[in-house]
Amino acid sequence: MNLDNDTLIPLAETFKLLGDPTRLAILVACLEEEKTVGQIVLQVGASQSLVSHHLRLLRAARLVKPRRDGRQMYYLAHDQHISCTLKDMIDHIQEEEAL
Amino acid sequence: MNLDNDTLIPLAETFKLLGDPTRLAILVACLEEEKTVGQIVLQVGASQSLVSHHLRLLRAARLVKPRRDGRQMYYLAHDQHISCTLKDMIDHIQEEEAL
DNA sequence: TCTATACATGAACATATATTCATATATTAA
DNA sequence: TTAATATATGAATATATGTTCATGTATAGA
Repeated sequence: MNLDNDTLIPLAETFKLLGDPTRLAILVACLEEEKTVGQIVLQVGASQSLVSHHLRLLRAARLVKPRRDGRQMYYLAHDQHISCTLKDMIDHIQEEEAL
Repeated sequence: MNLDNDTLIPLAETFKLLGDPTRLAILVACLEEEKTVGQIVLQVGASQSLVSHHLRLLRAARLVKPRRDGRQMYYLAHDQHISCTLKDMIDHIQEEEAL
């Protein structure tokens, strides 16, 4: 695998977004089903403000897709590569833990 | 997918390591074949000191495996989940770019 | 032993980042 | 319109992080 900077830099930026535990938890929360901000706040246990800030970054990177319904905003993880990426990395971690 | 903190936190830490472009380039450099620190320095275009600092972090997370041969240290990316993770994420980025 | 080469490490620093607090905006109900 | 609810945003801040510079350690050769 040989990556030029036009691939490497956005790749690193995307990984960086997954590199914060709160933000990663938010992404995982809306991985399989659409969740409102309020639901995410409850599930993740972070403040509403913090969740919104993180959602903004995830939205900007198109890692989640927003949908408005009345006063509520629903968020869903954007495509299936994300869950594949997570699964691969979880496999890696579990292999390391087994040692 | 439902992750407890014992999985989520190491997962985020690992992603964080891939989240710096220099460090990611270092990992990619030794993804398919063992490379000496000097070779990585040349390929990545960062200082020797910086490369060693990053390699230390990658080693601590067992993302690379070191081997000494005389004065040289060879590094190799540790297992195949890493390249799968990279490929998945590259696919994600390329889909986004296509929009 | 002395020198040179390859790599590692500690301190220092500038910048980036996560979080909080206060406040703003949008939508619904009264 | 007014009040209430759901979410977003800007400023401020404490901490984390990437990078450099100087120096240390390990190995090989003379």
